[in-house]
Amino acid sequence: MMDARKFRILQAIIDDYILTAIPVGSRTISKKYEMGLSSATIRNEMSDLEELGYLDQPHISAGRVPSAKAYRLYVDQLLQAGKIHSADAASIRDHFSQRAGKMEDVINRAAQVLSNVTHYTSLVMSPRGGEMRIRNIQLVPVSSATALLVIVTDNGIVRDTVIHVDSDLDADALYTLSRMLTERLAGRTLSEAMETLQGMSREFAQKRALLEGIGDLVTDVENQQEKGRLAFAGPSNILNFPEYNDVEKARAFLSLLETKDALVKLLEQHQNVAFTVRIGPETGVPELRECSLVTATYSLGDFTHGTIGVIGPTRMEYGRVLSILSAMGEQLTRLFAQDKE
Amino acid sequence: MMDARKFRILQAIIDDYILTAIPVGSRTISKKYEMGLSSATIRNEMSDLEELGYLDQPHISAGRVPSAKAYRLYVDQLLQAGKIHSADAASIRDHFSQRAGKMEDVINRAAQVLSNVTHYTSLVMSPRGGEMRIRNIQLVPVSSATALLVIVTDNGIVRDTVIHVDSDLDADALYTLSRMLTERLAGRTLSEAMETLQGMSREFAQKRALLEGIGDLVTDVENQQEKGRLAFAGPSNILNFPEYNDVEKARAFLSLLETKDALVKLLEQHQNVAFTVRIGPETGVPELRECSLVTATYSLGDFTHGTIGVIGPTRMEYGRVLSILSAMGEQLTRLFAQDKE
DNA sequence: GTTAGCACTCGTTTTGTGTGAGTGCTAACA
DNA sequence: TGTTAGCACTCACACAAAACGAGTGCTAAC
Repeated sequence: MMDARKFRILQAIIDDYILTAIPVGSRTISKKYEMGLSSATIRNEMSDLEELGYLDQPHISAGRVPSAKAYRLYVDQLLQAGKIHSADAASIRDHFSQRAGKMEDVINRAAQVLSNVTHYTSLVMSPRGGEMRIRNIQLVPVSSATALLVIVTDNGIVRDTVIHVDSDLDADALYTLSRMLTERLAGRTLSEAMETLQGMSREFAQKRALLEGIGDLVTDVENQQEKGRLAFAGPSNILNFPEYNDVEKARAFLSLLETKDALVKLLEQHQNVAFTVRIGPETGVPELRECSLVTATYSLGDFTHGTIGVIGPTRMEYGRVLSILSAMGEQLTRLFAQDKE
Repeated sequence: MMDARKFRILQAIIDDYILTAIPVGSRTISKKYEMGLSSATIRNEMSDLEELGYLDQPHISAGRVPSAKAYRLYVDQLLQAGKIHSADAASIRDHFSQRAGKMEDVINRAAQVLSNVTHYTSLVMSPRGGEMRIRNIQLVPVSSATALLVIVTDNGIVRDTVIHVDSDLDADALYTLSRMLTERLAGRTLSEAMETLQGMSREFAQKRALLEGIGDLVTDVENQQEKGRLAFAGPSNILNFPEYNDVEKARAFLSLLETKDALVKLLEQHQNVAFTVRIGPETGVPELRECSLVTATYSLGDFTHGTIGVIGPTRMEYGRVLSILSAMGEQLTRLFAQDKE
């Protein structure tokens, strides 16, 4: 079975592999990491570790490489040891001083900072809108047939889209309508608002089309077209790692990012846990077989959570990434809290 | 000197190289392209063409590769022969049926379509705001200290940002203020608006801070932070081309895209010509030494122009790209025109 | 249980050798 | 004078063989 010494050796192997990306041999461990053991002993232990499924051997005359199972152990240990000290918190705070506002801007900026600090590819997902409470709704005339619908939530978050309106509505009419909408919908969650809107469209038959249009839109905002909720930054960072020296792999990875769908799905899973580490095959996405995805959440009100994450090679600096994500999550949570009067 | 036959041969070489990306030899030309000439003759001509600077030889026992000068000739011929028939116009219209609205959405969507159709990396740049005329300005309350400033131009384009406001302004006050602003600024260009705003901030001393804030913002919108004006799509398309099989090159290219700055500069040059083709070194950007940048413009009102473009390897399908860009430019121009009542 | 020693494995690097596409040149031909 | 056939020559590339060496597993001694 797995004793303390084996574990120490495994850890050394993982550390070294994370650093160098080349299979690590028994000699390396016994020399670079002072174990007080000869390479032969290490060799025996490594043989055991391989049998236990923690190490893989690319070929018989090469060193060993940590398996997904090994990283899993490593990360679990990291997580439970609570080694996630927000060391980089300060640096993140420096780079990320912003106030809430347009959700899109916030997540883009956050992704930017995250990829700059980690040097990996970063992902930031805004929360579903469903739980947010409406503070204010306003229609701004654009052309004779369109208006900009602005929805402000009580987190100080703004979302807007251009919609069709009846052409007989001038600026003042729209403003009156906006006031009425705000009056009736303020304080409700978006989900509740939709029901109310349906009721209203019965009440005010003549404005039915418009109200239903708005209703549809609120739905849209609620399940905001998934793709729009995801921001990423630093896609080309993955090319810094030798495991992506193969252009085919790189292309697959980048295409995956560009499409977004798969990532959105991944980030939507496990939204209720503070940290998630999915290693290689654990992601369930073939293109990410050699990647790890580390995520954390931030909160925005009591029930609404967003996700931030980092994608990199399986030999990721998990410790550092986890602490950075933790700091960033706190930062985002604070950002949204401060704006909630 | 360059006679008609040499030109035909050069054209054949370019066509072949664009297709295959492998250096083309004399035999290929005499067989695949029916010239009625033997390979030996072609060889002589090719030798001349090389001396004239139109062909390069990667090494002595390989075929020839067109030089930047050759592409230049090829493209010039293409342009003056007016071969840019909007063949793909229909297909673009299908993929790109949208109405004006948020500028950001429009350019993103356009970039998406452009990269889908061409299979190259696409660039779409929105025009500077300076020449656009204001139709409507509105402030929407967000939190007690912030508001969303929405500016609608007479092209039906919406731009908005969150700004600070005095905390003693409630929704109605903001609306009143909005009406006043609209009344005074409607019909003016953004540049003119700024002057008016300065005047106003003298007139209404108590609102000075806010008005100046808005003024600053209009400036911002005017020279909208350059980066925000550029959208691109399909960055990983470049990896489809064998000349970017080298990961280092690919990384340099992608980083360049992510940073945006250099591209913005490139697209800002020559905004007054319908088409631009910059081949390899002509771009002046070292990372694009092996790329060509083809651009076209679209117009938005009489004096305001935006740029769309495509980046690919120097052996680009210039003809096809030019005609697609032309179609797309028309499409965008029409889009903005239709919304201008 | 640990370690030195050693034979063995096998990917990587180096070296060597064809192979063939393509060239330039010359000489004959129309 | 322009075109073409023929031929020697070049050189990247593909492939095989050989040398290398990092790393292993096993055995025997401590």
